[in-house]
Order: sequence, then C-alpha cells, then structure tokens
Amino acid sequence: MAYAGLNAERLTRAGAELADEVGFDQVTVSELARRFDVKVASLYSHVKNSQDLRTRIALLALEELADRAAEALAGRSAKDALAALANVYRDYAREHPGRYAAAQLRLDPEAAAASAGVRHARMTRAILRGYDLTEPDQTHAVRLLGSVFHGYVSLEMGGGFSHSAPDTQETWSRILDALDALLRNWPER
Amino acid sequence: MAYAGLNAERLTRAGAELADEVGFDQVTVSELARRFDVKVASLYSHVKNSQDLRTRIALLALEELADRAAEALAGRSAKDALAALANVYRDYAREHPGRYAAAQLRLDPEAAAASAGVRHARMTRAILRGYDLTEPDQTHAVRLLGSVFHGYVSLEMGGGFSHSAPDTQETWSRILDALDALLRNWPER
DNA sequence: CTAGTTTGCCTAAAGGTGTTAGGCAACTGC
DNA sequence: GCAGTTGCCTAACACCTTTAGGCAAACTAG
Repeated sequence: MAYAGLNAERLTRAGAELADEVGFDQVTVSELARRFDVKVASLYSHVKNSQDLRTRIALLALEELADRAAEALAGRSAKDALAALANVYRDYAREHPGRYAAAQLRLDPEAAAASAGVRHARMTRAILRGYDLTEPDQTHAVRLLGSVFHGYVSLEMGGGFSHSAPDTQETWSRILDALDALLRNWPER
Repeated sequence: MAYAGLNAERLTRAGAELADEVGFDQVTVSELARRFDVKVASLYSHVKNSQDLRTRIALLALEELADRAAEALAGRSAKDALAALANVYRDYAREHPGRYAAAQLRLDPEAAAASAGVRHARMTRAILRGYDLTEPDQTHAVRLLGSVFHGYVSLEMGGGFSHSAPDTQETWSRILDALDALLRNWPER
C-alpha cells in the first residue's frame, strides 16, 4: 500500500474526531487504522500504544480548551469573565463531547504538570482577581469553580437534568449568578 | 466442573468489588469468570452481556449510595443535612471508587427512571426544605448541589487537586460553608 | 422410585482489539 | 548509484466477547 502520510499529530487529530463521533472510550486503534485505510500495525510506528494515543488526544483537548478560554477571558473581568470561562467549558463539551471526555483522562503527574492543565488553573485563578479573595480562600474558590463547571457540564451531558422541567439554559445562567454572588460575598471562616 | 452457585446478584456484587479493585472500565466478564473459577460462557446464562453486567453494577451502586444518603439525612436539616449528604458522596467515592464510577454510567431513560437516581434527586431536594427557596429556584439549587458534589468528588479522585497546597479536606469544608451561605442568601433574579 | 424436564456449567468456535517482530520497497543523502 | 532510513506490510499471539450446542446433576410428577 502507498504512503498514507501518517504521523502522530494526524493520528491524534483523527482520534479526536473519532472520539467526538463515537465517544472517547470507543476510540480504538483498529478503527483509526480503518479510517486511514492502513493496517493496524502501521500505527504503532507513530504512537506507542492505545494508551499513548488516548493521552495525546487528552493533551490536544486540554490545549484547545485552554486556547478558547484564553481568548474568551481577554478583556473581561469579574462576572463577565466568570461567565465567559464557564461557557467555554460548556460549549466545548457540547461541540466536542469526545474531546471533553478525553480532557478528563487521568494523567500521570509529570504529564499533567507539562499539560495545558496548569493554564486552566491559572486562568480560573485570574478570574478571582475581580473579586476580593486572598489565600487560602482563593484556592478554595478555584476548586469550587472547577467543581461546578466540570460537575454541571458532565451531568448535563450525561442527561442527568434532561427529565426535569426548567430549562437547563435557565439553570446555567442562574448558577452563574449564584456563583458571582457567592464570590462577592465569600463567607469568612 | 461442579456447581458454582452463580446468579445475577452474586455476579453483580463480585463485579462491584472488581470495579473497586481495578477500576470500573477494567471490569471484564473474563476476569469475573476467573474469580468464580468458572468458564466465561457460563456467565452468559445469568447476565445478558458485558453491558448488562455494567448496568447492574451501576444500579447497585446507585442503591447503596441512596441507602447511605437516606440514613445520613435522617434527623438532620439545613446545613447539617447538606454536609451529611455531601460527605456520603465523597466518602462513598473514596471507599468504593469503582462503584462510584459505575454510578456515573449513562443509563437509558427507562432504566434511569426506575433506578435509585430518583431517590437521589428527591433527597437533594429535601435538603432545600431547610432553606427558603421556591420553584424554580429550588430546581436550580438542586442542580447546583449535584454539580458541586459530583464535580468536586470526581476532580479530587482524579487527582486534580493533588499538586496544590491547601488541604483538600479544608477546601471541602469551606465549600460546604460557602454553599450553605449561598442557599441562605440565594440571589433573586 | 423412576422418567422427563429443567438447570447449570461445559466445550467449541468465530470475530474483534492490542501488541510485537520482522520484511520489503520507496525515499534520502552523499 | 549505493547505504541507510522511513513507512507500511504480513504474520502471529494473547485476550475479551458472544453464540451454539452438549452433558450431567437436580428437580418434579406420576
């Protein structure tokens, strides 16, 4: 068979698309090979193994997400920034469910430290500059925001809110209001 | 081989233990057969297929979790109840990570409606009786609590908070304080 | 108590995924 | 043009899933 022009980056991108189509845990080296019209073993020159492929997809998703977040945060502060960041996560998860799932992959510490995960943490912290929080409350608040964003998005995507009445969009916006109010009025110990 | 005394319930329980040991997505019919010292095909008389087994484990986890929650909520209200329910989720996830992951499995609508998931929703709503919220804010608040609990627990288990300074226990308790404050002072539209 | 039925686990087999080892042909640099 | 490298291939093995059909133990009825 002729040269298919495989390389780690193309495989990762195709893997990300595959994840969005069939779900991250259905991403398989075999299916990827099929899409490139290439034998399975050929992929192993470019990617260490299945786990390596998944990790690359996860890192890609984290990067994309961080890029979107950085752009959304530019020029905004306080509640404006809070809503912008929150919407980046939610919209990304809706547009790219497989990639979003990938971004949740547990990375080993070194990989995590080198990933865009640290940018995410920094950006969340940056939002809090618009509120009057000092350490360690700032860290507590960062963790709260991360929990709410991730928790809400993952429950909404999982259909957890689908059978009940009020619009999820309405809930989302009320939750952002509530978080804003909470951060402006953070309870002291 | 002699009778091993297999049935769906024993398989489900063993599957749940296996999940806690090796992770929910590593739960395999083959490994389960090995543990019962039985051939793989034998399991298929008791369980429809691998997906069916996973679903049963998920339902078991949801039940266990709901039972714990019900017990924890008895006789408590307001912040006391809030913290009790939150701790049930967190503790369960720590004691039974595989089961907790299983509880997150996406169920088809009929299965979900018949599951203990509805008890969870009711209990979360019950907590809000201790606060002064009317519909639709009550539903928004239910969703917020679900998001925070699930989001925090899943980030903490995934190691998302492990490389930073303040104790996660401290953060957890401050987040519960913050949620209590927020519910007591829910922002009107 | 025995004959028929059911139950419970088995063997066999086929298909899919993951992974490694080794081969051959096309491209690259000198 | 030749040597080395690159890029994809075939072959083979291990493991998981699932279905089909068999056999013997255990139950049930008369």
